[in-house]
Amino acid sequence: MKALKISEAVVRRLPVYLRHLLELKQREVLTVSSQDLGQKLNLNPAQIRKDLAYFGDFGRKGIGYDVSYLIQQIRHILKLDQVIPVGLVGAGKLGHALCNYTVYLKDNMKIVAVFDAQESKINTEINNLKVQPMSDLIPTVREKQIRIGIITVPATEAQHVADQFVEAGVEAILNFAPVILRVPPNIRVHTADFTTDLFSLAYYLSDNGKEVPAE
Amino acid sequence: MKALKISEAVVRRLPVYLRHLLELKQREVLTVSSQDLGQKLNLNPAQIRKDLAYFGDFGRKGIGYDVSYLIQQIRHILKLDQVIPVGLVGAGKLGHALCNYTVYLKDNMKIVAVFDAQESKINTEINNLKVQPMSDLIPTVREKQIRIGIITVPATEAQHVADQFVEAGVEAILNFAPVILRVPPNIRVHTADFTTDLFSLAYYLSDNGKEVPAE
DNA sequence: TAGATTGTTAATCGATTAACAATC
DNA sequence: TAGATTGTTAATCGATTAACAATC
Repeated sequence: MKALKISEAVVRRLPVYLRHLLELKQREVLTVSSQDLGQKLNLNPAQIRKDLAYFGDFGRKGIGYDVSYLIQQIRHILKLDQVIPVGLVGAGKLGHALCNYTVYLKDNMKIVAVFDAQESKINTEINNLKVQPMSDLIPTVREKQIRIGIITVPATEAQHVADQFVEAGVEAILNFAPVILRVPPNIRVHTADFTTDLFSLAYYLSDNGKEVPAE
Repeated sequence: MKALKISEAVVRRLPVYLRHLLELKQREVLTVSSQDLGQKLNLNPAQIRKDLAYFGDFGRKGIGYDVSYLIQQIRHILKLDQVIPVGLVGAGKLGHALCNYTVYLKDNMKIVAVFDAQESKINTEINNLKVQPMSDLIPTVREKQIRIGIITVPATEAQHVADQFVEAGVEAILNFAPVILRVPPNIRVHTADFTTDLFSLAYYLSDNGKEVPAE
């Protein structure tokens, strides 16, 4: 239990641990070693032990980690032992898809409001939520105490939406638009940009694909 | 032009550079310095110069980088100077959303086939493509020379789909399911798992949120 | 020429991994 | 007790940044 600064790499692995632990729990596995976890998650066991040890002594020498206890601890570390209200802007296909995931996120995060700029989308229903106009954003974020904003609008709109989220007082933003957002330093932004993933994949393709016909 | 191994971190920045360069080009900016780029992308200029220098001497001292030329070079490095055929499994909301992005990816990647296991989805149209049954996957991947597979199915199905993609001969997989896939070492997998992004964001929320009422 | 900016080397910083005493 | 596995220190590895000669 030190007061070290935890690197982002560590923080990003915690949800991966959590997810696998939940699966183990469902399979009624009671205990797991860093060895086992590493095997499943393609990670070095020492790294897993070190990651967890930043936050406490969760394991037992000679035994491993109690699955339920570790779940509880990671939930606490990630602040997922409370339900976090989330807002989403952009009621397109992607926004829709994310709303459906709410089921999966259940006890951890809940999308409590959806906004869109397009007239035609407003008042349509997504997952029991009425899509609201952009003018509702700031008051609704405040009223519903929304802490995380999700942006699934076109790249050209994303900065504007981010500005409004910031003004309304969200603490963090998950941005799906392929754009680097400018926000104050106290706001955390993660970018979930699948074009980056996809384009970087191309780099690893073999060279001898169907070449451009030799000119 | 060395034969060094390029780290994944470098490769992942290339699409980010490319994207911003395309925007500059559209704004008819002719030349850009590592300084400018760094500012816009929140990166250290030295890092940008180093990244690019792995692949060649693209800049001019005292001037910077020619926007069009650098675009062309990065495209080549990423193998995006050819159209790469992509297949997608999972015609849900997320799959739909990705298909629509094809417009954005235009000259680089093209989703040429969509598959789904659900009877009701088959033969529906997405972006001018008829959704095909899973039994078509292997023959179609081969026939259309699909090189990258995208997986947007539930976590429980993802490994099975990956296995089929691998058997059919794709070289890389972009996986949206929250699961670690097992594939042979010659297949590249990127995981675009937004639950990880979202959960790790929660870590950075302030502690003084609406606490669980003190027991 | 003077100012700007690259490509690259050297210095720094940080993250991963190996190793092992402690102990269940 | 013997075997297993943690938590942690030390060693390694790799990535980022600073600095600067070269040069447009």
